[in-house]
Amino acid sequence: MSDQDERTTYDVESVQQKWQQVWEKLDHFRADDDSPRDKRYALTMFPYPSGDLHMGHAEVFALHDVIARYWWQRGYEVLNPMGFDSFGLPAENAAIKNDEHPAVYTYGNIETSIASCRNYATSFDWSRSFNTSDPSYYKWTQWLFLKFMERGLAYRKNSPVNWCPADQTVLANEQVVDGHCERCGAEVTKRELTQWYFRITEYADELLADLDTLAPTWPDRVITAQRNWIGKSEGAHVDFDMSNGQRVTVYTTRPDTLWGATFMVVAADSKLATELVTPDRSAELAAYVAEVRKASDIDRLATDRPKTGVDLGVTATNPVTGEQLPVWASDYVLADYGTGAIMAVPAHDQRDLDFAREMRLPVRMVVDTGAEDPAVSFVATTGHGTYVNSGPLDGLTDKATGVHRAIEVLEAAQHGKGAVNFRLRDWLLSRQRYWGAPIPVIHCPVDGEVPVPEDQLPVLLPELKGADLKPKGTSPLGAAREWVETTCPTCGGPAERDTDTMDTFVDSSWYMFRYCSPHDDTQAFDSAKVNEWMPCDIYIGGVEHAVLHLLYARFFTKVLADMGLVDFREPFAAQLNQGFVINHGKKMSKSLGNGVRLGDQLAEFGVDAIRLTLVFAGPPEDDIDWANMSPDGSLRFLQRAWRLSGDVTSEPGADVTTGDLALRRVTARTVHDATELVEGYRFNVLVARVMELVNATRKAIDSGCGPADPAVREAVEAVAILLSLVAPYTAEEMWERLGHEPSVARAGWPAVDEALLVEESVTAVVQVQGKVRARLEVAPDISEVDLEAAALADEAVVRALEGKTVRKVIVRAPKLVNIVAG
RNA sequence: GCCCCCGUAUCCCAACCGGCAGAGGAAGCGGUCUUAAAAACCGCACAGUGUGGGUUCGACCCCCACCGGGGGCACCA
Repeated sequence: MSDQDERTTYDVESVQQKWQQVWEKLDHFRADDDSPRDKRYALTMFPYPSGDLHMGHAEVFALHDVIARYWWQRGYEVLNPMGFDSFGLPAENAAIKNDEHPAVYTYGNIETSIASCRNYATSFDWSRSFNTSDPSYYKWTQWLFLKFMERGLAYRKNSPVNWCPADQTVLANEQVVDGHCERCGAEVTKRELTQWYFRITEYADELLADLDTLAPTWPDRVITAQRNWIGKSEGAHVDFDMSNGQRVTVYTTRPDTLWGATFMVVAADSKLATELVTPDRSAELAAYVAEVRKASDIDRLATDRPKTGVDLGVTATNPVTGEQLPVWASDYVLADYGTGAIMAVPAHDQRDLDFAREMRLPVRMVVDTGAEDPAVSFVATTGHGTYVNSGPLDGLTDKATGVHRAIEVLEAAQHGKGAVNFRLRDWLLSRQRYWGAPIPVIHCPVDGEVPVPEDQLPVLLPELKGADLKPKGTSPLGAAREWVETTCPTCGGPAERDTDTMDTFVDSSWYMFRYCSPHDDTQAFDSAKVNEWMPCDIYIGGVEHAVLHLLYARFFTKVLADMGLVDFREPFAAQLNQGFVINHGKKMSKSLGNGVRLGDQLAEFGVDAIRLTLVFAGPPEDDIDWANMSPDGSLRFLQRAWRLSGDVTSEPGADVTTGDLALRRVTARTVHDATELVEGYRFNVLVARVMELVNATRKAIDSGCGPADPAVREAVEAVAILLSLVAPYTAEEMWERLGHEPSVARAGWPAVDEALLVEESVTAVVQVQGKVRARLEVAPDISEVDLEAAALADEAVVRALEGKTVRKVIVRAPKLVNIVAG
């Protein structure tokens, strides 16, 4: 390297090497539980260790680090942990392929990822790291399961469930996307199985209501997605007496249209259908159900599919009209929503109308909306209108009143009542796979489902590998006979262990608590410490977890609060979603061959330049198209900033009050604004402002106050500290060249002299008819009267007003005067 | 089909409570330096804010409609 190069650039690779070693020794990001400082908890969704870090990790870690490092600089004690969500299918599939244990793949990848994180200069506190597949962690996952079981929140039931034929395991509703497996994309089918569930529906109301408290600090789309998913609706339960003596309750959001009900439909695959069907129709029903079961969810989801069904042979009495209604079974009614049965009002529900047409059932309009009669138009009407043929509702014109009145009628007749219903279902948590936390339950022929006693936790996974793990539709754990066969903790007789493992979303539903006391082997977490650190002040992650993980973690927190273990009911006070890193307008993928390898980018431009590029690209939530980015430009800027530190000739601690005022103003303004820019997640603007400061400082050195002015030192030190949030290596190198001890990361936020923020004069714009006619330099505290007088006295303004009458003068001191004339 | 977010210069993006459309970067063009090039430094351009209405003294910003892009929900009674 020539002398000239040394003045203009630094060597990225050697600088990275150098500081990694220094930081290792400093250990300056370790969170102290007993610190007297105010505490902050910065959390990023922990990754699944699938190989090495990629561009997506690089982005989220860079964004996350800005906040964590900012908090340190502002004087907070910061908990900034990282670990790995290390149970899950990819490790298991790799193990099958390579005939090895999933731990080999998992822990190898974890090591690689940690090394990459260190190189990437993340400020994580590795002393708190753990992996969900460690027995010391999943012991407590199992313990929590037992606590849920004690509280009646974990239970087993037989039910049709989502089944992924490729992964050979059941899936939660949340893991089925458009009828496909969220993970592998295979078409999901239904199976009747006995599975474990968490009773998340018990918390549906609270999960929904508390979204309002999160709305100011959570992204809109997450709030909306959760609201939709929980799917609260209000209506009524209506009881129908059947011709066979049974009473069947339906759920409806339109009890006001009960007078227009002309038939009833029950879910074909429900128990209710088989109970109701008359003997002469039962064969037909069975055949129909068999056909329905064969159809995949994909087919079921097609809304334009012709309606099908079977007449069950029974009739139901309409509680308000006394009419006898035929009862049908169909697959357009879902067994697990509402009561699995509906009253059909074809005039005012398109689905019912389609079914009525198909089956030639009567259509009776009871709300006259002014539109054509649905019986003729075949278009159901759902809007407001005048009630007709509806007994006590006749003549009403408002839907809400109609609904209210109908519920009163039903309640008086003891044939129904107002009801709310949720779309949210219970969380199916059993999985027929190996690499997860075993469900800590023993099945005894005498005592039934017996929880494993707490002192026998963890229930360790049996050692299986390679071919033993091949999916065969039942849990691989079943093959480990010596593990399965055990004794009943209650009666001591022979019994078998549950062979399913837990959904990995269980593992990730409580890891943020564990970080507060990560190595405590006496409890899942230390409540006092958790209450000290939590809720997390910021949670950063991908919007793909808007419902899944975030809903589950919220549910867990509420249960833990009810158990008295934590004193808050929401785990994440604020949330930020980062966008994707894409390339040439498309998501990066192997099949498209448009992937950008993080390792290559880091090697070419260095860690700081890549971090800077990702942070500067735009608002954090926006996708970043790597093809539009210029890491090269980022590197040039960093070198430019670094060069400033070599130009400073004043000594550390020089008296800045004598420094160049203009530059001092820019510095003060930049540092002052940086605070709200970071706190508003406007990191891209922050970077732009630092660039501005660098430009101003360059100019001051070359053609202004010169390198010896203390204001230059003040400016460059501010640049180093602000850059420490984004480009830790460059900032550290600058700090050292400025004559300071490491680390700049803990240097503290630059002091701002408030007096410097007050401008000595501002430019006021004078408009005539909205057109700018003059600019006046005025005092910032000029009065409206004085400003107006000055404006009207201005030569250019006078000229513009010639021959016109001033009609109105709007004054917004000190920035603007608008004169309306004509 | 219903709901939410976003459309600013060639590109990525700023613009405070409704008050001069431009902070920053990329690409481009020109200059200084250089034998030359790169780097560095200096400078120059480039849009009237997707479209059409409305409110206002004044609209990128608020309201309505439409177009385009992204996302959520969707046979949930």
